[in-house]
Amino acid sequence: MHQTPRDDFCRGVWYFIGYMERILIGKLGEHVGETVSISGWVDVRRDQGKMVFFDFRDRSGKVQGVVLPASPAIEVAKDIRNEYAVRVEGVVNKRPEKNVQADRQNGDIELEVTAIEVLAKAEPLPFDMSVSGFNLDLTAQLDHRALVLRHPRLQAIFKVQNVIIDSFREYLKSQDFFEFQAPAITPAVAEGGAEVFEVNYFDKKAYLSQSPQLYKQIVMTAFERVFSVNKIFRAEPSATTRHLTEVVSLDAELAFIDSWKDVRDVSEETVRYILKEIEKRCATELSLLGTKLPVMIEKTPTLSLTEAQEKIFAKNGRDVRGEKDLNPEDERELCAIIKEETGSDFVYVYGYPTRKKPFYVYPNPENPEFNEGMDLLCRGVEWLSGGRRINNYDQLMTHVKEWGMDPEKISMFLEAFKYGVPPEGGFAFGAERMTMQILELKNVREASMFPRDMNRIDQLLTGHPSETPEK
RNA sequence: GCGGCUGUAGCUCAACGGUAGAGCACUCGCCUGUCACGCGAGAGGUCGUGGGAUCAUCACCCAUCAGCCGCGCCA
Repeated sequence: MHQTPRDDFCRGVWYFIGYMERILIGKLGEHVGETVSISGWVDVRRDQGKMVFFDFRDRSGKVQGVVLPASPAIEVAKDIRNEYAVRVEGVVNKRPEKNVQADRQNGDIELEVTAIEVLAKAEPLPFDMSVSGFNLDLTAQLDHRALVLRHPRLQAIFKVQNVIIDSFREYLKSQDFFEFQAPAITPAVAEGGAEVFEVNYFDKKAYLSQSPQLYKQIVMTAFERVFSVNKIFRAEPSATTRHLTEVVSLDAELAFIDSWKDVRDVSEETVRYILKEIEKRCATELSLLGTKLPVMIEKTPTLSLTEAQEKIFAKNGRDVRGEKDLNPEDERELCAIIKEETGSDFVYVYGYPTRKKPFYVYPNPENPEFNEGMDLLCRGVEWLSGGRRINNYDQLMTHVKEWGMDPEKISMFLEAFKYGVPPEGGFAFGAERMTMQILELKNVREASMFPRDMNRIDQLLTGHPSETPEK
């Protein structure tokens, strides 16, 4: 263990029972019969009168500690409350057969406590933090985010999110993609559509980036295969369970493709890898949250928008043929049909009306009314979108004009395409929405550690009584 | 932005036109095998805010603020 001044200090105050190296609670099973030292929090105290039980918690898990009447620590134990930070010494014992809790971590052992040092006291908790008693309004959760993050349920959500982001990176790096950082402050609106936040930029106006799209394409023209993990910002006046104003966007773009299907394949394998890693690394978290991962079969079904609409019509006669997009009901129905037909929870839909999508999306040469943009749907919701982009400079300029854009404002982007850009495409998805949908959470804000939405920047705008200035 | 619902103890909720209760948390007492420990006692609320109707309301009406959900828009 790395020796720090703090460790020396502890050794000084700890001499009366002897300083020992900290063992993580998750590893205690390997130390049965030994005297060990752990550090962590008091998850819960159960005072039996003469003897006191604790659940201690650290980043690796929980263990029961028992303080027997004869223990030198019994007096301290009586005064300790939930969430005290403590250092505890004791002997790791096998539990008697009748006391084994087979279904929980360390259920076969317990720590017979011989000493407790209080590292920090804690105020009484403002709500029930116990695993099963935890039932807090999302609003209250967000008001108490600093504390709630200690709860296993919350930690499970963000561990899964970590794995999503990590494995997005890992997979693309394994495919020789180059990671870059896109700027958050941008000079103009990239795509139109979504509302943007304006910032005062010295004596000029600038905007918070709502997508790294154009930068991603610029960097691709130099590095061929690129990705970024970036914050993006949307000023949508939407107060729903799916909207945040600040989002982690996972973006990728690749050159030298033959068709949009190459983009589909890379995105499919990326999602497949992410799911596989979650399954491998988050078994505990998934079971705690009570969710099952969606099924991705060998080859994810892929339909054109028209085919999807035909399928919906054929299934129940609801005619959405000719609509410009699938509405949420269509998406749910299509996913249900595909699940029934193939067992796949995923389905790609491609070929949207060209005019409905941004200027850079590649129109199908055989039918320019429709483009080579695609969405990946899962469990009735859009997870990812992308497709082939226009790489020909003249075609791009035509679209810029048709879409009513000012070429001056994206001149840096256009310059890249003036000098030999091969066929290319890319895709993007939001880390919070993917987390929400994988874990079947009811509200995106559960999937964002410090969510920003229309009404909230932490506690500042909540109108919480204690935060509201007196008039 | 539109529509619906909600606002009562620290948290989750209940009740009632005659000024409020429970569970958990908190304090005290009891308990040597608990594991959301248990048992007993106690403390804790000008019922979001402002008006109005009423002999009287937390309850009814109006306004306002805040929140949640759905739709729209979006990803």
